[in-house]
Amino acid sequence: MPRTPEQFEKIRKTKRRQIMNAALELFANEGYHSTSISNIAIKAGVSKGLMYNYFESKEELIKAIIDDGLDIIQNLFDPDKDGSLTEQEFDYFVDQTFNILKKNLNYWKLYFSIMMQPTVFDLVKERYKELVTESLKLLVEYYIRQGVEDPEHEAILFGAMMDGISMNYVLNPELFPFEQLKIKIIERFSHKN
Amino acid sequence: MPRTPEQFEKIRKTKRRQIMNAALELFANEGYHSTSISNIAIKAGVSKGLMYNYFESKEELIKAIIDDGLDIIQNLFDPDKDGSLTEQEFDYFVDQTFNILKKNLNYWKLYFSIMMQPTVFDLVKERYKELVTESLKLLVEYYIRQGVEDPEHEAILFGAMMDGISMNYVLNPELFPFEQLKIKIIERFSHKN
Amino acid sequence: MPRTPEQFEKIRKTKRRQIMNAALELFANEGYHSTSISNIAIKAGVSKGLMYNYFESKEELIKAIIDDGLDIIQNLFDPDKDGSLTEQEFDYFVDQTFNILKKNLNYWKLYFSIMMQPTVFDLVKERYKELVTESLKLLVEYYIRQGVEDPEHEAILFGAMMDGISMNYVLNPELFPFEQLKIKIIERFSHKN
Amino acid sequence: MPRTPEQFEKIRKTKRRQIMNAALELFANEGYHSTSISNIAIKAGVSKGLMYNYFESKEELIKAIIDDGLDIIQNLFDPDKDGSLTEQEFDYFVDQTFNILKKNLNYWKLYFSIMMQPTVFDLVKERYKELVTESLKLLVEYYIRQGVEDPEHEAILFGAMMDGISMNYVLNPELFPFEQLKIKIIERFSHKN
DNA sequence: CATGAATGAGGATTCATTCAT
DNA sequence: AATGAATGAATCCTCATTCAT
Repeated sequence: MPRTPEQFEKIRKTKRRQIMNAALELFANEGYHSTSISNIAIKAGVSKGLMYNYFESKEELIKAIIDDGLDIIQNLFDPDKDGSLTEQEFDYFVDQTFNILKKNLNYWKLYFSIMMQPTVFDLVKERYKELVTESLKLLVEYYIRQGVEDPEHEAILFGAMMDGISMNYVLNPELFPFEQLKIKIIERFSHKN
Repeated sequence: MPRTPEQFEKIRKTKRRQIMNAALELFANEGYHSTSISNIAIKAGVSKGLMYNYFESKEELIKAIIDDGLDIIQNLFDPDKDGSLTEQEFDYFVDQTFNILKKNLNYWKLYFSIMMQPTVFDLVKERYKELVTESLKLLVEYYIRQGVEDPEHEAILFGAMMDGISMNYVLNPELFPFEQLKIKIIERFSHKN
Repeated sequence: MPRTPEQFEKIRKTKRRQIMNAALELFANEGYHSTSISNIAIKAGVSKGLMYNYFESKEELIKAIIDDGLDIIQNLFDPDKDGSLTEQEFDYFVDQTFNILKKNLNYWKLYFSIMMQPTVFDLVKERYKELVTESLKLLVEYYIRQGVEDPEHEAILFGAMMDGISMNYVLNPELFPFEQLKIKIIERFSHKN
Repeated sequence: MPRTPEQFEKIRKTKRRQIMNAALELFANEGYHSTSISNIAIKAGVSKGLMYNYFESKEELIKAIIDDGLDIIQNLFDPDKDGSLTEQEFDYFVDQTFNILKKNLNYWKLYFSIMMQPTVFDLVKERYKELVTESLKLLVEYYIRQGVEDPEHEAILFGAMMDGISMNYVLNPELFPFEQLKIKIIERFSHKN
């Protein structure tokens, strides 16, 4: 009995995911350049040739992985998609950032390593800039509503704070005092009235 | 007549610097793995072979560059080497960090890209950990003297703040509101009495 | 449809042999160090890269070749594997040594050149020592059974005789009076009763 | 006071010897190809550049070393230069071979490694052939005088014997039962009347 | 859809030799 | 006579990508 087109589609999706997961694990822990297509194929349990059936090149593969992750970040902000952050949503945002960091450690390792590698960063630059702009806008508006004096800079500072936290967590996840820092950050950056 | 040992010494020093500068420029802007020894040699105006007269390998080269930079960071903390930070020194430290970021942009680009690349980070891991431990200790003591409630976490938070700032500056130096953020940081993290 | 595992297996075996043959020819006649992987690839009619699909390194390649040859030698001694040499087997051994020398001239050229090159010899030292010990034991026992007075030294002397003969033959195969020397050696070293 | 031409000449000779000794040591123990000019220079305590003042190339250097050694071998045969070997001289020859092996172990290591490496052997081939021919002639004549039935082959056999002994000694000098083998060889190959 | 053999361009490294001083 | 910096050709090896089956 031949498979239906839907079944084929499902198989393709699963295998694609398999490859991306294997690649993420290796890219994150060995680095993009130090990871060979060959090793990804082995880890994903497929043949080298098949890889190219799913991704046109190594570059396309990492792009797909990064894009996936950026989708997650994007959903972090402005959860109800109404274009504005409430006080509750601010707390939720910080909280979620920390949760997502914990849950997708490998992705964030990769994310930071990508950000800092010029030749690789170029691959996702556009999407990244868009995302940053969008988030900053949301934050600035939030700080304006909270009556913060210097909302643009406050937003940048908060962004840097979250980046710094994330980076340090990624570098040393076991020893990182997550909960305590979360409280401190909300205290110091939410500007609740 | 052969050159004197002093002449040789001088030649070696100059050329070594030349190579390291070329390498830093390329490593920072193209990434470690994407930079070939060949390109470094061309940029430094020497032959490929000569590189190996000065550095045993590409790895040794980047190690030398990173070590150089870590020396600079190390001097940033505790400028008078008395093992403790004063309130003035805290301000000075923030100020200096920003100055050094501006002056050695390429180095910091490299620094961050190194930190996030597992295979490369391993090369400087030891030295890095030492430095972080040392700095944290100094900050914790400072916060204790200032009567901060939770000095360890405060120190970590401040460290993350500076990392986040530095990273964002490095990624986008032209648009970064340096001076304004400096003030905000000192306000919020110096805990002056 | 992909090839079956059996087809792949067959391709690998054939090509591996092809490469080893080309390498043996060149190693034997040009020397290990003077033979480049590139030349081996050309002679074997494959690409340089493929070499490394079959052998991890130049060292592994020569090891594989030498090991192959040592297998042949090993079978020379004690042909019926009963752990002892008879008078007939002694003659057979001498005879076979000469035949094998003739048939695998290239291998023996390589064998001797390897033996005498410290850095290369190290690659096969262990296996070689094992083989020598084993052969000497067999010969000593043989001489004991023949009632030779000083069996250990007689065995060593005979071993040296065969080495010397082999080496001279390899250096100058055309002019070497094989048959006559064979008779002389059996006469003088078999100690038949 | 400037040095006399004789003094200069003497200095040159000494330094040349120094270089040759260093090179021999390294060639013998590391192999010709694995020894770099640079290492020879260090071991000899001279600069790399100066090496080329004494030897035109690495090839010329090894040629000089080998030639030196061949001189020694040449003197071994026919000690009184009268073109014939006496019974005493035969014994003396065997004895001397063994002594020289012991005294110049490094040279013989090199000698054998050279013999078996085609590209290196070519450098001394001519001289070597001459020497072999000469020695064989002397031995053949000796065996004729001793009334040996098949003098040519006997000479070749004896030559091979000495080569085999020498090779084995060189490979494993500590464990080699020199004295005992010497006696056996003289017994079996001198054909004393 | 699936396999892994095969390619070839590119990269790190070595080293005999030359050369300015 | 002496030094060691400098060169560049050659070498081993890696790996993304292609292709026959």
